[in-house]
Formats: sequence, structure tokens, C-alpha cells
Amino acid sequence: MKQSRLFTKTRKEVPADEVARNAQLLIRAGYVAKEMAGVYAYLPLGLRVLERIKSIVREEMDAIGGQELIMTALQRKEVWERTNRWSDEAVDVWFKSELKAGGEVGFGWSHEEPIGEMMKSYIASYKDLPVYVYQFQTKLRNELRAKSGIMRGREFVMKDMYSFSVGEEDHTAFYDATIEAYKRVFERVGIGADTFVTFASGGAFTQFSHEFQTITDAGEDVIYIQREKGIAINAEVLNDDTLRELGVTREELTEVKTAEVGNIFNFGRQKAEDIGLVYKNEAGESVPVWMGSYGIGVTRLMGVIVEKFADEKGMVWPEAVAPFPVHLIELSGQDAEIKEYADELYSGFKDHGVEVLYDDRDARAGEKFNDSDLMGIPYRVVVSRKTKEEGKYEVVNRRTGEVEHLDEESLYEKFVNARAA
RNA sequence: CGGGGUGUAGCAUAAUGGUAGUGUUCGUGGUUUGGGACCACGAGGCCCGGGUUCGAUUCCCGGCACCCCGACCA
Repeated sequence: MKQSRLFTKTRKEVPADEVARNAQLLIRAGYVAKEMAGVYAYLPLGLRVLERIKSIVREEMDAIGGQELIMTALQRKEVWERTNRWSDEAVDVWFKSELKAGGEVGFGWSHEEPIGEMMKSYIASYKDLPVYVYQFQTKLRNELRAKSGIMRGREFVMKDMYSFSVGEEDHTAFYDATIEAYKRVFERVGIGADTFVTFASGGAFTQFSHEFQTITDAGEDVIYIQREKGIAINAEVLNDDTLRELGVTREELTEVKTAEVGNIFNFGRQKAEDIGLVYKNEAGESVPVWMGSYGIGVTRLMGVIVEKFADEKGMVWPEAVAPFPVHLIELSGQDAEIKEYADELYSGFKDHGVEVLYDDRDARAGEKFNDSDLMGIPYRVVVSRKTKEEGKYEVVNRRTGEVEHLDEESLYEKFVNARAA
């Protein structure tokens, strides 16, 4: 993509109404635009990152048998009344509205009730199970206070998956498979080393739920970790009973600040019983389905990635989620010959299937370099009079600053299929 | 929801009871060209409603928005 055609621009000034580093950088670099408190639009560069993350999540969910669908944003009041979660006392983040034809609707802050309700139409027998479905959807939550940029908004994208199983054994197997799939997701997007499967409060159905917590000062949670044993405990459930249960002592735990990037809940049979989702077993008896719910905050994950890797110059995207793998910069000045030379390389990248953001703007080197640093594309390829005379292109690693000089073929080789690896 | 703070140009900011200055951005011209270069000219602004006042961007009241701390976050 030619940067001269990109409608977004960078800015030097930090927005006065943002304290969160992720929002400051994403806005300055033109990845997102703030619509209102806690609500952000995703612009072309930001959308690319979001889609990169989604495709990784999608691959891993598909790999464990997930089937993608998309539920509705508008939800029926009756469905939530059935589980006593329509009232604002029970759920304090509801957005609600009225139908002109009469009656009330809610804006989806979660989808476990509606999806369970819908599944009644498709699950009748043990032969219909298991079913694993997931979606990427915008959730709307009427938070009293939005904060932390895109890490905690009133509108955000979440991947939520729901499992429907016949018995505890199948249910637990899938629950465990999801933990592994989530680990792969966080590994692939680059935060695996600092992301912990964390014991957290379990809600009504089980003693614990599992959260995926990533170490970052920008987070809102506090957890205690024991790296060697791979154990992490949310501060909210840290007590003597928990410690004994998990076989750790308080002394060996380290306190860290984290952001919750994923969580999984085991509903047992309770949820299905509440909503009346039953199947006939082999004996012909009606039995509630075993259910689980599994979430990944996609936009929050993007924010966490920004927070974790940004340096003083701007963002630094891991290759797997970067909007482009390569930022091509031409420093032709008024030199038409160099411009043409750079254009050819741009075409060459396209011919090799490498997605490139090409800074073809009539701008000075400093401006282009600063913008490039801010945008955080993993590799910068520079074309100038100097590189033409040398017969090699300059390749700079955004994260390490390491510089290579490659000829055209080595350059293509470096980036072709780089993302598959 | 409790407490606190702020609303001035696209962005970031200053001053002011007598209609506002700077930086950046943007436009034009020129000199430049490997880290936001320089010069000239130009464009662009006081959140909304009410009150006090001869006169309000400024003071007062209300609203709205935004930010911070806390609470909340199945």
C-alpha cells in the first residue's frame, strides 16, 4: 500500500485526553480514532492488526473443532430474564433500548444466554453433541468508567466460544484443549512468555475459573506467580485454602501486575439447566448439556501488545500481528531516477506476495523515519541514492535496530513466507 | 456511582471583564534533502444554555463532554 494514499496521518503531539500509552501511540500513528470515552474506531492500519490477531485466533479455534458463527448484537429481554440477568442490579453494564413497536431490547455484553437459547433448536440428542461454536463480535458494555485506552472500552471486540458437551469427561477434555489452544494463540502473537494461566474466582459453578493474564504495568489485575511450577493465582482468590490446594507457599510467589487477555469458565450443567438446554441420552432421558465459555479480548490483546513492546520511539509490532511486515522508504528527494528505482522494488515485493507499506511521500528523511518508528512495522527497507550505488538495500529491524544490507533476491527471500514461519 | 479536575484553531497550549498569542498542522512560493531543516506570505479558534455587566472566552448557575482517584469489572 502506498502511504501517500493512506488517509491517516501521524501526529507529533500526544492527545491531551489520553493517559494510556496504547491509546496515545495508536492515535498518534493513525491506527485508531477516538469516537468517545472508551469507544474507538479502527482505521486501516489498526484494522490490519486486528485482522492479523483474529486470523491467528481463528486458526487455533478451528484446530480444536470450533465452528465460527456470528450472533446478534440486539438481544431479547426474555432470554436474560430466564436466568435473572436482565436487571441492572444483576448486570450493571447493560445498554438497553426500546423498540418503537413496543418492548425492550438489550445490546449484547455477552452471548452465553442467547447462544444457549439458540442451541435448543439444534441440540436434541446426544448424537448432536459435542458442539463448539465461536464468534468475533463487538461487545457493548455500559462501563461506569472507561479507561486504559483500548484495553477497557465500552465497545470492544471479543472472541467468545461456547462448548456444549454430553458429559463431564468430554467437557473437561475440551476445556483442557482450549487452554492449550489459548496458550498457542498468546505464544503466536508474541506474549507467550509473559502470559500465565491463572486461577481466578470461579463464579457459581466451580471453585476456580482460568484466566490468561499477561504481565504489563498497564494492567488492572494483580496476580501471584511461581514461574518454575507454572502456577499463577489471581489476588482475588489468594488465601490459605487456595495455596494448600495448589501446593504452593506464599513465600515462593511473586506479585506482578497483569492484564486479563483471556478467560474460560466452566458452567457444568447448571447453565444449561437454567436455560432449559437439554438433550436425550441413550436411555431416552432429558439431561442438561455441559457448557463452557471461553473468551479472548481481541482489542484488549492489541492494546496489551502495544504496551508490552513499545519503546521511546513508538510502537514495535511482533511480526505475526504487524499491519505490514515491511515498511519501504524511499529517500529520493527530487531525484526521479531513485524514485523509479524504489517504485520497482515496491512492485517486486508485490510480485513476490509480500505486503508492504511504501512511504512514497514527498517528505524528508527525518519525517519518514520518525513516522516509521512510531508505526512500528517490524522491518524498514530504505532505498536511496546511496543504496542504489551500493547495489544493496538497507534493512533495519525496528525492535533491535540491527541493520543489514541485502541485494534484491536476498531481500525477497527474507520476507517471502516469513509470516508462515 | 462517590470524590476531584479540565473544556480556547485539525492537534498541543498561553493570556485576558473591552473578540485572543505561540508551536505544530494545512495552503502558496523559494532555498533545502539520510532523523520531524530554513525563510516569506496566507488560512484557521474561546463546548452549549442562562445569569451578572455598558460589555463575558474570562465571573456565577445549569447542562454536556472529557480526564484522574476510588468503587465496579458474571
